Amino acid sequence: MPAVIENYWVTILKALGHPTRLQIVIELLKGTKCVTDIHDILPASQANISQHLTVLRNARIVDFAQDGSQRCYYVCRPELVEGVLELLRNEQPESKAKKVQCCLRKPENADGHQAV
Amino acid sequence: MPAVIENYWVTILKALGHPTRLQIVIELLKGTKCVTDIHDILPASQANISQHLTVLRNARIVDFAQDGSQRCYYVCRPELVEGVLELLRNEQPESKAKKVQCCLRKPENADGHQAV
DNA sequence: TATTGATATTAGAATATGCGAATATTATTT
DNA sequence: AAATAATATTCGCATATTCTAATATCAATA
Repeated sequence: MPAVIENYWVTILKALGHPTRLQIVIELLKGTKCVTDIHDILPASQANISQHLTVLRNARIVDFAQDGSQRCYYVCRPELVEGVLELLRNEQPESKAKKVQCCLRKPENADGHQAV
Repeated sequence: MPAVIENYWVTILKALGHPTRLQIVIELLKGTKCVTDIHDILPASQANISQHLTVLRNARIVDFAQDGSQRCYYVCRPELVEGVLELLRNEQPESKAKKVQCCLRKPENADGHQAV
């Protein structure tokens, strides 16, 4: 299994890496909400929330269902987002650094390190 | 369980949300490496890799053990990082959008939506 | 101690991101 | 067809990120 990075991984992580967007996603996990609902909950302007929803949508984290003039947004990858949040909740901010021994690179052995 | 966002969650997600940094972390998961090792593997300058390692260290994702003039970096929250990668690997870029019904906000019922 | 190897830091330019204000769009209602 | 509600888009500016080039630091060695 090669450690290939898919571009959309970074897009997803970047999209989640903003306080307002993470909050939006957390709120949407509780239930589908339209833009006004989110606006009522979070301290951001309607335009700004709309902008963040666009980012989340481009990352395919959320999608919406049109309902008249409303757009009901929801998390379309709940397993992913819930999973990430679960992992974060299990982490302590100051978790003990797991001490690890050093790598193999040595001056007298130029091939000691793991080159490609 | 309130949906409180811890600031460091965003810091962690933001740190992982960069292609070079995600690659660094993936390589470190395979084994501890010094900066030169990473430099040999990834297409970035030494200075740049050092800068990214600083970001990852500030997010408490990696740490290092000093070994003479070398710094052997390693992922100090392997469960978290492996978990996130696992979740990402399980996602298809074009996964079917789970269709969800709309929220409750209706014109004739101003309290229908879930306000704070 | 001068040199070399390994890594970090700084400065500065290019680019990207975030956000408010204003405006546009679309659907519903009167 | 206006008026209104819900949402999106655009513009412009402030700020943040990212990267390169140059330089500094620090440890090991000749």
